[in-house]
Amino acid sequence: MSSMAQAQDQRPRDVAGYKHGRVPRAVRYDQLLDLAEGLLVERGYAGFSIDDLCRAAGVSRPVVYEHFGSKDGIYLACVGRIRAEFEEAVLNASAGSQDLATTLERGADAFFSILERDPRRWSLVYGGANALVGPLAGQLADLRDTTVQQIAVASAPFAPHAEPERLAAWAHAVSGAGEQLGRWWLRNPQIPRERIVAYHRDFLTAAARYLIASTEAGPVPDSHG
Amino acid sequence: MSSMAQAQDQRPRDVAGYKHGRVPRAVRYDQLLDLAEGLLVERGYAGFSIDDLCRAAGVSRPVVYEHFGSKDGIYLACVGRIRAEFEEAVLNASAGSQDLATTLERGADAFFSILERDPRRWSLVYGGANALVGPLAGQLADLRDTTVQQIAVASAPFAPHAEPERLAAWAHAVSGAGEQLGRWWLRNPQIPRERIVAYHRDFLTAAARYLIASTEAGPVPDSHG
DNA sequence: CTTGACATCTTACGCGCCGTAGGTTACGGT
DNA sequence: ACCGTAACCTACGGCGCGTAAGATGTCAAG
Repeated sequence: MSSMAQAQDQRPRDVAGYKHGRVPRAVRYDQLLDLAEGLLVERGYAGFSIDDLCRAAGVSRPVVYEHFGSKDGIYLACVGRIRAEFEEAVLNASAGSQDLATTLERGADAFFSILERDPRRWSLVYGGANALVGPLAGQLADLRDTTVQQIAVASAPFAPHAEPERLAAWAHAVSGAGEQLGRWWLRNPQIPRERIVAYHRDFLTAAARYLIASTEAGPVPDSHG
Repeated sequence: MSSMAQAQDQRPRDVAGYKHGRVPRAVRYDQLLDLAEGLLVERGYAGFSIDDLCRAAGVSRPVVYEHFGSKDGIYLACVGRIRAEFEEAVLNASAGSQDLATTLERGADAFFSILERDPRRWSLVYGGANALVGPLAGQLADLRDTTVQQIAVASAPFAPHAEPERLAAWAHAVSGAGEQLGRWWLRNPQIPRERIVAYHRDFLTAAARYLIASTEAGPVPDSHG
């Protein structure tokens, strides 16, 4: 939870229930994470400064570094938490479905509902590959791969004969299509959610039919005979 | 062209054919763009500094600002040029195809060939949504939309009855799937290109069948009856 | 050749922000 | 009352962005 970090109060303030600025480690961590998320969502990675976070929390710089190590550390923590909550919601929605199409449709519906409810928050995860190089890039990619892996796991029971690699490719394509559709929707919010979901569902339904059919029919069809 | 900017020479150097540091505007622009691309590809947006660029070009800071206005300006110029070259290659490869499946397959083959030939260069475009907010985010999204638009235009003749919005959704999904597949491949280069292309082709072929069928059959199928 | 306008480039600065070294203050057990 | 430790702070070095103000080469006209 804790999705509604506002972070607009610039004056230092005490955390609920603690007299002076002094607060237990875990509590401070949560407070900082909430505030950081709010600032990041509002201003983006580049516009986010640790000094702002400190001012919002009423705390000095070393405190933040003691908890997160670096600016990238804060960013990763925020993205990781958001992604985890998102994955949980989507998986819960699609769990227990009887076929692949239903699994995908329920997952997609949950996905776009989240997007609609809290667009900017999710766009923080979306923006994703912030650093093209360096440690951050790899860690963000790891987070993304975790999500994709969940899609593969959820789909696997319905395509029991698919080789792992093909299944992975499938999951990546599904996730990529969904993300891009989501990005497009964020820039064109006048489109009602039902239509977006329908486009997505139709697209995936066709693709799903392919996944199952091709793996029943035989091994990898390859491109040069 | 001009994809091989090395930018490893740290000492100031004269541009070919000009005695002193003094060089015509257009020439300087090209030199800076080439060097900047090399540095960006090598170090990523965050690790790229204008001072480094100046050192590499043997020029002082205001020169760069006179040409590009800001660090984001340089970044946008590089990404824009790469994307334009990429689009041209893909469109050329797929032009003149007789059906949608062939169009997509040829385009995809060109896409992944480029990816294979110059992974890091393309990953600069890929990384894309660097800023989640602010002007840069919008301009990068515009560049991306241009690419997607080209997919839509190339696909349109083969689905003449598709409403524009459905076609747009289709194009975004196609592009998203391709990008994500590409990202996955970059992290798993041991997979041979033929297999990636085959996965992608199969995925899109199924989806293409859907696009055509659904638009021949009638209007938007929607999700709640 | 001189003069003046223009294009190209430079030195030098202010500012914001990251990350850290070293010191200070509350808390909790004995 | 006393000491260890957990939580916190002041103060700094350094880098990198963007700009103001000035210097220097180029070229055309008188």
